[in-house]
Amino acid sequence: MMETLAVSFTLAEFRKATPLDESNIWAVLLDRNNSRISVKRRDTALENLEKIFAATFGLANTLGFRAMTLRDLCRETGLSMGGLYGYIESKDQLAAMIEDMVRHVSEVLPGWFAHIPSPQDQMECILRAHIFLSEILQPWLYFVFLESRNLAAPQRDIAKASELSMEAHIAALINASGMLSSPDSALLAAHCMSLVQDWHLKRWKFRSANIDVDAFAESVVRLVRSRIESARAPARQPVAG
Amino acid sequence: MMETLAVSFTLAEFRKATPLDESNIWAVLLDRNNSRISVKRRDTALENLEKIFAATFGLANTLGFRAMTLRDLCRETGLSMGGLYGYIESKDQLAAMIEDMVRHVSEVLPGWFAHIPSPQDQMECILRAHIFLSEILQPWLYFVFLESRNLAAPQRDIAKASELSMEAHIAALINASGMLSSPDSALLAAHCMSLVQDWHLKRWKFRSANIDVDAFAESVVRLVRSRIESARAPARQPVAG
DNA sequence: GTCTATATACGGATAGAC
DNA sequence: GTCTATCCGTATATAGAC
Repeated sequence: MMETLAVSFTLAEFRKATPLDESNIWAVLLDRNNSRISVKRRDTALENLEKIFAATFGLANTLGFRAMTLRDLCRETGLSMGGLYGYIESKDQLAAMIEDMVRHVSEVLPGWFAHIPSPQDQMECILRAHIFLSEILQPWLYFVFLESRNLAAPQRDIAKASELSMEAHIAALINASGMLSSPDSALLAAHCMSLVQDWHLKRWKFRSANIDVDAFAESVVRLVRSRIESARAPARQPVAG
Repeated sequence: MMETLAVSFTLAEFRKATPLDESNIWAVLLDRNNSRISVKRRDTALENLEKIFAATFGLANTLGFRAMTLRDLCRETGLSMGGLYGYIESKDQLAAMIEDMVRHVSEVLPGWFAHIPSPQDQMECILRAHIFLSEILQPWLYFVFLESRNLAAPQRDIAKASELSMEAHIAALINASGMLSSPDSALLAAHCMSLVQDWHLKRWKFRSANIDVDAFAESVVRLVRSRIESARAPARQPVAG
């Protein structure tokens, strides 16, 4: 589906091509967890899932997930304790459902751009797509980034493996571009992860500075590109102090 | 004290010049909080403070601060509940002591390099120093980054203001270098914050990849420098897909 | 499908002994 | 300066009514 996008695309263009957005994510969530959810009426289930997860993101953001209580969640959603347990198996499994969704997203993303021949173009598309996805699904990625370390060991490891996998993919694309090689490309790939994650981590900052996601993505891509192209020409020496 | 450093310095060189390190930080901590600490024998106090804060970092790292209980802390330190309360006033104040220390550090850091005439050199020194400080005081910065959002509103605001202050300082230095101006320099300054914070946030990753802090700092500085210098020459156009 | 009521356990903080 | 014992509130999870 991403075949229709130009190499340099905006959030609005990405939205038309992405199979995952704010509205259909609840259906995806329900389908990935239907064995655990006892509520059978689909429309009711979708509505309450949205309430539960939106409230979870809000509460986890201000209190942290472990400090958030299921009573807080009942108050915010309007459900009772008993009603809530029709949708989740336990508090831990609520977090696991979020982790599972984010892992699913990061597994499918790189494949969307596998058809692009130039490694550097492909890398830039992945960076942009990651930033735009983290705009669309911000609460999900933010939650996993900040809360996964507090969950059980298997879930921590999954989050780490997910990051390493995308980073290795980017490093391979940088290597394939022929501009940088082994230690430099690995470090630059790590910097790329940090730069794209900054959008969902520090959204408060960019909002209050009136920086939109298109400008942010363009700035990240230009920064990374200038590092790759500096390998072409000798760098200016800094003035000695 | 930083006057003896060359513009491009290593961790080992920075260690000789910095007034704050792993061993004297306990005395600084005690002095900044002596009104609240009832234990009067200084050597006993220093020893137990180190135990308490080291255990807090370890527990907060795996459980999160709010999920960590004071009973966990007693188990790890060997102190009893009563004994612990000779050093802290409450669980919340334990977190506040950590926040206070980190804020203090970020307030003094920029002044260490105010004597450097070239804005670009000064900025590179600040980036390096921030990375090296986050190597030396990693648990402190990591704690504040990940836990401050879950604490009371005043402490959240202090952490945000601290970040914005350093970011504005970097943006001003980039502007003063004359290479980039307003929207681009603000974005690049934000990227700088993200890049330097990556060292304490993802230490597990760099350790397992055998990347040391000197190589990391050098890579960050080169990345930022190449972006600034790309403003000098026209950039290569990417291949259209 | 959702509610109220409750079982059971553990949290932070303090009092008072030594 | 540190300990043990305890107060009081609140947490997750479930049972059973409607």
